[in-house]
Amino acid sequence: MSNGHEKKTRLRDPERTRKRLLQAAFREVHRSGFQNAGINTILEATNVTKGALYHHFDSKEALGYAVVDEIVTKIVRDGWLSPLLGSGQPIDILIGIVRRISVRPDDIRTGCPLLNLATEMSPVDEQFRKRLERIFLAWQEGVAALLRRGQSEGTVRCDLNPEESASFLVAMVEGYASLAKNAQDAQVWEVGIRNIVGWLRSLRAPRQSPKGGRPMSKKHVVRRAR
Amino acid sequence: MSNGHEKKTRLRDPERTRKRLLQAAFREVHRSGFQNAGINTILEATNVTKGALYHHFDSKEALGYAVVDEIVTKIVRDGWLSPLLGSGQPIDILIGIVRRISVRPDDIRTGCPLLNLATEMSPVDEQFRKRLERIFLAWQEGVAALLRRGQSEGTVRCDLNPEESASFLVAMVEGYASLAKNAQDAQVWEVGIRNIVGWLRSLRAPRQSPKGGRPMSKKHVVRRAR
DNA sequence: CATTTGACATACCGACCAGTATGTACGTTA
DNA sequence: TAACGTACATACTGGTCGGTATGTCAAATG
Repeated sequence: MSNGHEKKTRLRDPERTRKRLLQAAFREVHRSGFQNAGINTILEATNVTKGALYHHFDSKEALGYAVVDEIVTKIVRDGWLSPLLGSGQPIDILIGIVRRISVRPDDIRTGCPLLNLATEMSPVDEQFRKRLERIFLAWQEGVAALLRRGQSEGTVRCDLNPEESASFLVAMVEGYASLAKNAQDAQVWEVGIRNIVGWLRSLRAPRQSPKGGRPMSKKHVVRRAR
Repeated sequence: MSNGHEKKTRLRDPERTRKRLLQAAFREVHRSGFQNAGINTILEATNVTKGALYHHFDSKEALGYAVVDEIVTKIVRDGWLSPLLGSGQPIDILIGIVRRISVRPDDIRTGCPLLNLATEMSPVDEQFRKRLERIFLAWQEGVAALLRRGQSEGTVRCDLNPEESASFLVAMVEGYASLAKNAQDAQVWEVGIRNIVGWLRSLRAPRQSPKGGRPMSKKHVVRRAR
């Protein structure tokens, strides 16, 4: 009579309730920051009661940690880590990813959730900090791995340090996102994208001219070592 | 009998009281963010009473605005705008400024006050946003003006857009500051500095070799226009 | 000297907030 | 069907918050 997943999922669907709470919590935290996020706001947005929320999460902190672990992590995975694994020339992949970052006014307005949380919580709550750091490191490592692949394939300059170039990229993306958020202006972001893309192009290995090209030695490329 | 500025400044020195409130408010806001900053914390830090505070400032917001206008503005002026006006080669000046940015653990930990406030308040309070934007724009314009000077003197590549290069620099500085703050690690910041300095060096005009140097055309330099 | 005004001090208020105590109803299991 | 644990719902608490009403006292002003 009752197959596993009926639409009787109206009442008593704990997994669904939990996910809805997480989503609403993410939105509220993204809007107001974690410390300023209101439990009641989340409850009103979901039509869930306080008892239900505290049944699923031990505390506001636990809810916040779950938002980082499950929602923010997924956003970075979908937006960066997964695309990084695609086939094609590494630099082209990176340019494609950067260009595909949302320019919707509301996303410009509220900014990068990872950066927002890190800015607010890293100095204050070590558990938050560690979780966010793991995401940042995974992001950088993913980019670095792709650059290394490009180096071994000969499409990326071999005189650069993949890890440092990766963090350079992350810093630029977050820096421009901050400027655009403050200006509340998508154009600021678009200018940033153009400059980031220009920098990414400079990472390409110089064309192997048949007669033996010169090394083009002096340009800025985040070199290896000190 | 009473020269203007005696040391009787113990009781009833409204200007001093005001400045002390502003300083304490800045510290508290820097630590906790504006919305989470506690009025009582500021009062305890200054041994000033609530009545005194609300005599000098109409509201918490007014206090916050004053902090931005008087303290944060001064920090950027002292750290960037004034040094930008010095004599010497523009790129050397910029490198000197960037290198002189604090690496004290506590400053890494709490991050850039301008960026913190912008991240927290820009989407939420237009008055805050505008004040912070003015500071960002003054910062960028100061750098751009210096780059233009360098171009006219021939020490800075003339094929770059000064405004875009300036915002590129600001974005990188703030981006790395964010990464270092999340990592709570001054080394992250120092690596960032090295890379920023490397990029700054790439903005120098190529040496005018006596026989007519080649233009070194392909490196990334935030070019003019689109 | 009398009065007023600026610079505080104290006590208090209502709103809001995270968290909890307690109750209830569904659904599975024995 | 009886019992029990999960999944909620409601009402409440203690504490903190920004803000205010009111009072005091010193110094300038007439």
